[in-house]
This record gives sequence, C-alpha cells and structure tokens, in this order.
Amino acid sequence: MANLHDVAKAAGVSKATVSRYLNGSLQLPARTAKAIDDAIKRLEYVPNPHARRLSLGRSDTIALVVPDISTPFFATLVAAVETEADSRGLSLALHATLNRPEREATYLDLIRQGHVDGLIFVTNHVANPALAEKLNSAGPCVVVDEDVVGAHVPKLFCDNEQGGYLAGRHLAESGHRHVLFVGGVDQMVSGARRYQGFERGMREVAADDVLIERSRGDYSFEAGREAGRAFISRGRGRPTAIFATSDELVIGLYEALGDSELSIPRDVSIVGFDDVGPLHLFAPPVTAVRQPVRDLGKYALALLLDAEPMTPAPPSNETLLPVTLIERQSVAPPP
Amino acid sequence: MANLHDVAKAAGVSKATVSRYLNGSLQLPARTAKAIDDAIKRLEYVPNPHARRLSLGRSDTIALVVPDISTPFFATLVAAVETEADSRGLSLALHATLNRPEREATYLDLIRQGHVDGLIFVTNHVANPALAEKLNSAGPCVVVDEDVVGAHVPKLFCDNEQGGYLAGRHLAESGHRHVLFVGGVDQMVSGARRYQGFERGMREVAADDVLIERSRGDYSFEAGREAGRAFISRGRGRPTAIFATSDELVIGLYEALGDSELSIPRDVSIVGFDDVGPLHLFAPPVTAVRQPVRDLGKYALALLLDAEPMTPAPPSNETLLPVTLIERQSVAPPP
DNA sequence: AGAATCTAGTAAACCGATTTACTTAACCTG
DNA sequence: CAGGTTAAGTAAATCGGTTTACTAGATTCT
Repeated sequence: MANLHDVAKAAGVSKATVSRYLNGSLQLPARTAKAIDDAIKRLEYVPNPHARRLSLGRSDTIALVVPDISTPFFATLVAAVETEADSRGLSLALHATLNRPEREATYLDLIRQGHVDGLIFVTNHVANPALAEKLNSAGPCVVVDEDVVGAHVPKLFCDNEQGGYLAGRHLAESGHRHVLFVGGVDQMVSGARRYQGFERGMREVAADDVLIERSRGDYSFEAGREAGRAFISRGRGRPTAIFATSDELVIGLYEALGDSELSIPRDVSIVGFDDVGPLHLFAPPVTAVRQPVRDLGKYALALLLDAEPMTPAPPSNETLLPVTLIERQSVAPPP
Repeated sequence: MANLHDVAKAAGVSKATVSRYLNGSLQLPARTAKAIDDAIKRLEYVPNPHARRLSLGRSDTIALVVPDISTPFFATLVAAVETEADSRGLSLALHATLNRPEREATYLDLIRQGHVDGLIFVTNHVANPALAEKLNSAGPCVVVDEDVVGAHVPKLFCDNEQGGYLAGRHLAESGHRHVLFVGGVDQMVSGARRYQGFERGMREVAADDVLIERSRGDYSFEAGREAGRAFISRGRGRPTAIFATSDELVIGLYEALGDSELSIPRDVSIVGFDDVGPLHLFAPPVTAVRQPVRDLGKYALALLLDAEPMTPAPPSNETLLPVTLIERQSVAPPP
C-alpha cells in the first residue's frame, strides 16, 4: 500500500504539504493540488488508520457495551447505535457482557486504554458501587436503558414511571383490582420506577381498592416461566391480571400459561413492556407498553458526543424518552 | 497515561528491554523482571493500542458486515460472532449495510485500508458480479449465510437444500400436493437451493403428483404480507400449504392471514424457515426448519482465521451446517 | 591464555501520519 | 529601494510501540 511519502514523492512535494492539503490546513494553487490529487488516485492512496490514530490520539471508534446482543430489545438498540455511528463516520466496537460484572469493568477500560473515544454502557442487573465508581473515572461515556446508581455520567432512559403508569391505569380501568407485578428486582431502578408508576396508575383509578403483589426477578424468559408456574399453582384467589415488565417475561408467561388450563385474557389479563418482538402475532396479541428503542440508541450517541467535553456532570442528568401503550387483546375485564 | 519509555526509565532499563520482556522475546533474571513488573504496576502502564497496531501492522479487530442487525436472525449471528471474537481476544467492528450495494463495497475496503485484519461478509440480496470481484481482491474474508456467486473465498452456509427437502417431505407426507413456495428470488443461491430441496422432498413422496407454485420476492415482512394477500384473494383452487423460507415471511403471512377468514392450519398449512424468533408462541405455533445460527457465527470466525494464510482457495470451498425440522402446529392435512 | 559462547541487555531504525515553526521567493508599498 | 507582507511550501519532531543488529562483560572450553 502506498503511503504519504510515496504520494509526496510522486507529486513532487513534501509529506507535510500533502498532509496539510488533505486536512485543509493549507491552500494550494491549482497545479500543485492537481498533482497531489493525481498521485493519490494513481497510487490508490488511503491514509493508514493506525498511524492516523496514533498521531491524532483518537480512534474515531466508540464502544457499545450491552448485556446481550441476541435479544430483540438489545439487537434493535445496537442497530440504532450503529446507524447513528455510521452516519457520523465512526466505527462501532461491539461488546457483550452477558452480565458478567468483571467483563463490564474490563470493557470500561477501553476508553482509558485508548481503544475507543467513548462508550455507551448498558447493563441489565442491579448496580454495584464499584462499577459506578469505575464509570465515573472511565472517561467519556453514557449510561443507557438501565440506571447505574452512583454514576455521575449522562444517562438516557425511557420513561419507566410513565410506562408503569399507563399499564396500571389501563388495567384498573379494565376493572382489575388485584394484580401481579412481575420483574425488576427492587434494587433495579427501571423496575422500581415501573412499579411506582404502576401503583400510581392503579390508585388514580381505584384509590385504596387495589392490591398489588410482586414477583421479583430479572427480565428473563426463565423468570417469566417461573412467575407463570407460580401463578398457575395458586388456584382461586390469584390476581386477575399481570403486568410483565419485559418482552422476555411476557414470553415466559405465555409459555407457562399455554401449558395450563388458564386462558388469556379470559382468566387472566396481561400487559407487557418493551414491545420490540412480534407480540402482535402471539395468541392472543399482547397489550404492551412500547419503548422507543431506536430513539434510545440514536440519542445515546448524540448524548455521548455532545457530552464529551466532560462538563463536570451534575449529580443527576437524565434524559427520559416517552413511552406509549399499545392496546391489543391480552387484556379483558376480570372473570 | 504512562508509556513504554516511562516504564523503562522507572525500571532502569531501556524501552527495548521492556518491550521484548513483555512480548516474551527476551529472558530476564528475576530482579530485572521484578523491577519492570513493579514499574508497570505502579505506573498503571497499558500499551497504546494504536502504536501497537501501527508497529505490528495489524489491528486484532475483525469486521462483521451484515444487512441488518435488528432482525432476530442477524442479531443472533452477530452475538455468536462477538462471543467467538471475544474469546480469541479480538475486537469486533460491526457494520450494517441495510442492503445498499455501495455500502457493501465500501466496507470491503476496510481490510485493505488496514482497519481490520479480516471480514465476515453477510449479504441478503442477489449477488452482483462487481461485488464478487471486489471480494476476491479484498483480503482475508469469508462469506456467510447467503452465497455471493463468483467469489472465491471460504463460504459457510446452512444446508439449504436439506432444509427445503425436510419441508417438502413433511408437507407431502401430511398429504399436500399443491403448495406455494414463498421467497428467495431465483438468483439467490439460498432460495434456489431451498427450492430444489423442497421439490426433491415432495417428489420423493408424491412423485409426479405435485404442483409447486412460486411467489418470488426477498425474505422480508412485506414480501410475506404481499404473498399472503395474493394467496387470500385467489379463493378456491389455491394451494393447500405454504413453505415460507424465512421468519420474516412467516410473520408477514401470519399477519395477512390473520386479517382474513382463512385459518392456519385448517385452511392452509405453513412451514417456516430459520426459527430464530419465538415462533412457538404464535397462533398456531409454527412448524419450521431451524437454522443453526449460533454455529454459523461461531464457525464463521474459525473459518476466517484458519483461512487467513490465503491459500489460493479452490473455486468452491463451502462448508454446510445441518438443519432440523421443528414440528409444531401449523401443518395439518389439506382441507 | 586465548578463543568461543553465553548473558543481559541496548541503540536506533522502523511503522505512517500530523503539526509546529521556519524558510524562500515574489510581491507590494510609501 | 528598504521594509513588510503574502504565497507556497518544508524539515523535523512527535505519537508509542516493535524489532534487528549489535555490544560489553562474564563464563566456559581447549
């Protein structure tokens, strides 16, 4: 491959001239410019990215750290970030943590070690103080989707409280008073907020008449299946509706309930959260709170790049994206 | 950040000594080694990746080029490649083409331009001779999932012919004789092979008694919806079963058929392909040929790295991964 | 004792761009 | 025509590793 020196020689000028001409820091008369352009074309010159990065001290690459890539939610998020990165001429280095905390910490080092200029961090489990500390000193990064308590970096979430509220109001308005909230172990901020909103929504309609039970767990298929099995085994006196706070939980619940005598929504109503997968094709189609996942990815990068000057971030600087309730057929009045 | 020079000074040796010690090309007595180790620890030294790459002439990064990231199929593929790359200490640069041919060509330049050491190429549309030519001179790369005719690089596909065969045999054995094959425009190798296998499977059971129609199109939702609408509007005399050759097509078909009077599998049987999404939760659960997508990703990287010596590849060097038929409830005898 | 070998390193040339500070020649101005 | 300005560049340092070829001193061999 031709390098800058080759081009300079072919054009009869010096390296510096070519470099500065290409970067626009030097105005050249038409003849010289043409000589350089011709040499570049003839030699098929392309700047060596590693030399460039070493010299400039930046990589024009950003890292995206996600728990998993293969779930529809994160896949969509990744796609959105990639699109946005590409449109800004940045490369995207993708890293999956599979929720191993030591991996999360390792990947945060990518910034300081110079691999990437910035990092978008997405986690899926309860925050850990050491991680927050590490985030604070990691360099330019933003936290997306799930909060990391104690991290003073720009944050971008969907409006979980509002999502919970919409679900709660909808179930209460459909007549439900005794409901089960599934997912989002207490320490997870997203879960806590969804719960708060959910309770607020229900009470706004039915005041003190509501009884909300909680099935703690993460957002996984398995947690959904387990909640479903536990629900089935309770017999009479069980709640009349379930708010499942992720697509995976909905799927797990559908699987478990599908194996039982219980019918949705005749015996139990269900409201989901995320609405990224093809929930409209399930039997019955799932009523769910839809997260604006593409926007989450798109604005995450904007937030990262605009925040890069590292203004000492105020203790809390969250951006919330609005959510919507998509009504389908998994909700009916209680039996 | 501390650099090699700082470490050398702190340890009282030269840069070369530290570098060679770290790379194992120099044996040192315990005292010197300890001095270096201590200095590294104290200064928190981490090699600068750009300097390293410039010097070594490689990036320890590979690129993955896919049509789209957000579909379950590609998301799973990406996840598998990432896992494998990570376990080998490689970074993954992710690029989505969204099926814009000029993008595909651009991304192939990443190798020659030195951005990455190798590239896994996945396309989703009919091959184009210019692209094949470009692949041949692009450097270390492999083609996965969909063939690019004319490219003489290592290739990895699932066994599309066998997948078609399993579907065809299954439908014929269920009594179907008049069927519709949806997807895989003719020039696409995956589609052609699925069709060949499909025909072979049906004829093996029903010989000359079979009538196979084709609905051409790509593997998209929209093509599925269209095929579904066309199917519905035909009234009597329409095929009794449909082989939809991607998850997206299945979803499109389900959507269209769901809006009609037709019931699956009472009025029409459906066999899908891919089986990556939650097809078991659809109404009714979808019988489908399952692709081993994770293996596709995993072996893709292996193929790339093992093939890197660039042995002048024989005109055809394909690896095929076995597929399986997952029987659920979208197939029944014809009405 | 002199030669050969081994140990423990090192100086300096890369890799290929970027950038600062400087030069040279031409041109203008009063 | 001295002095200043502008145009059109350039030499050389820098980014931070890697690697080759080499050396000074110690040990072993004959």
